[in-house]
Amino acid sequence: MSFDGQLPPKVRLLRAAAELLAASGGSAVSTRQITQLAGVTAPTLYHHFGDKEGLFDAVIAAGFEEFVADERDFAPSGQPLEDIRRMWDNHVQFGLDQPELYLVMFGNIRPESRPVIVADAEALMEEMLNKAAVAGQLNVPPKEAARSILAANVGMTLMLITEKAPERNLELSAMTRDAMIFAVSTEQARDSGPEDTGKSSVVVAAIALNAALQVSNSDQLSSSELKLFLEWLHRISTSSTS
Amino acid sequence: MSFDGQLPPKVRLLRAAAELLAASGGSAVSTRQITQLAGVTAPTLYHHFGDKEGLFDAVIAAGFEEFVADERDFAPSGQPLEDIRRMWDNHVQFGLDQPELYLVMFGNIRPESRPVIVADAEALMEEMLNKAAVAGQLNVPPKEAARSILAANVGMTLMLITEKAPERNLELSAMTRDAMIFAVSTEQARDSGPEDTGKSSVVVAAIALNAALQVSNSDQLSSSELKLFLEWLHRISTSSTS
DNA sequence: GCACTTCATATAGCGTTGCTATAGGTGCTA
DNA sequence: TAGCACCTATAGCAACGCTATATGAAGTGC
Repeated sequence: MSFDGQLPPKVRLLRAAAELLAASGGSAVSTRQITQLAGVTAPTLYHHFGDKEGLFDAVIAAGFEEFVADERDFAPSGQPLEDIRRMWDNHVQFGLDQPELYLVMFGNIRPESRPVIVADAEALMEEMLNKAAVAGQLNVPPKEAARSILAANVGMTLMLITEKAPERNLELSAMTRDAMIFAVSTEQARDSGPEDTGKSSVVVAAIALNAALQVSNSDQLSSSELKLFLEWLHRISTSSTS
Repeated sequence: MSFDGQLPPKVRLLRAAAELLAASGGSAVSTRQITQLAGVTAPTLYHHFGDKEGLFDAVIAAGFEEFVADERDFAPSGQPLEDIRRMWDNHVQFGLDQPELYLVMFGNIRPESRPVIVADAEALMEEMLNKAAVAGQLNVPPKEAARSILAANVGMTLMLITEKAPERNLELSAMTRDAMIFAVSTEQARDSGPEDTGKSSVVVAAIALNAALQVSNSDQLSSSELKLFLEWLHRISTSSTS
């Protein structure tokens, strides 16, 4: 079996890499395997992708498109926090459906260097959290909320991947998910009764204003003024009053 | 610089591996580098440790001893949940202090295979959560609580490692930590006022009894009876009433 | 004191890895 | 037809994890 024939070598390489990666079971995939399956010799790979990591990045980019498509698949429910909930579940499901690809995307950690893909996923979640912040439902700036939730989301997904498929307990994921969302949301967004979370209303209002400015692109202030203003706003948002 | 001289080759190999690992900055460390620094040839490594992974496992085991020592360093405060809080912070600090070692320990994920080290860390946390469960402070069986908290703990630590040191925001870790602990704890253990979490008192009592049996080793029941009894108890504990 | 076993280390090299210096073929534009 | 990019192949390098084999050292039984 190979991809010889009709398709251009670049596409054949991408497909071969994706296929071998999916079948690898987590072990390494060699460039020779890939080029052989693609019906191509080594220099072709390096001409198109620079190096092995470049090829994998390209595969990841395709995988991320799929990932984003999954995340955007559902129409916004009008309840941003409910959307975040589904986003979490989609994330976990993507990891369990394609563990090898997921591990290449989120499992290749190196100190002090964040893969582009992670930043993208974070931006995606932050974007959604911004809507919640505009609605005054967020206790924490969207950026910080996104980072925390995503960290827990990745951690939970990695843990579930290490478990044998029949033993995976998705209720743990649901519990962690709800705990994280609960933690970043204001009382008015919560199902249960009111409760003092230690955040003053000024902080919540500052967060909402900040988020609203991010989406509306107001031109009342000059760019330099706006920059400083946002900086102050962020300082207020992150001041803990507890 | 090398470890030639007095110490036995096995120790020299361990030290050389640990040192190179710490200085690697996350990139791969070759057996040739290790053996050269240890002043030893290749077969010596394979005689003592079987293969490269065996050597790394040995390094990890030493690292884990240090890790456990850190975790046990503080005397139990009598408030198990407070101890969990400190355990979380120790975990994060260990990861940030020794990122390369931490990544070898917790970052080498493979589908459907959990490293021994992770199971050990989980057992350590479960052991501490058992105390909370005995005190009726747990909303969830200790095993499940430990798994969730540890997953979030690892996820958060990995995320912090990818950030550049000056930008690391430990408040995110604290927030996530408290969110997870809050989620698994019963209302009576919480600082803020009472709140219905949807868990009936029978579930909480079952969890407490289960945990108490784990530590006390009661001999009122035969082992076969106990096994069945515990199974039922666990079934009650995990029945969600929300 | 001497053969014998056992453990520990060295010499040398196998097969595979990621990657590349160099050259040749192909198709388009002038 | 000439020239010029673009793309691909031949062949091979250095580094990798690992091992078949041999040699030395240390203990043991007679």
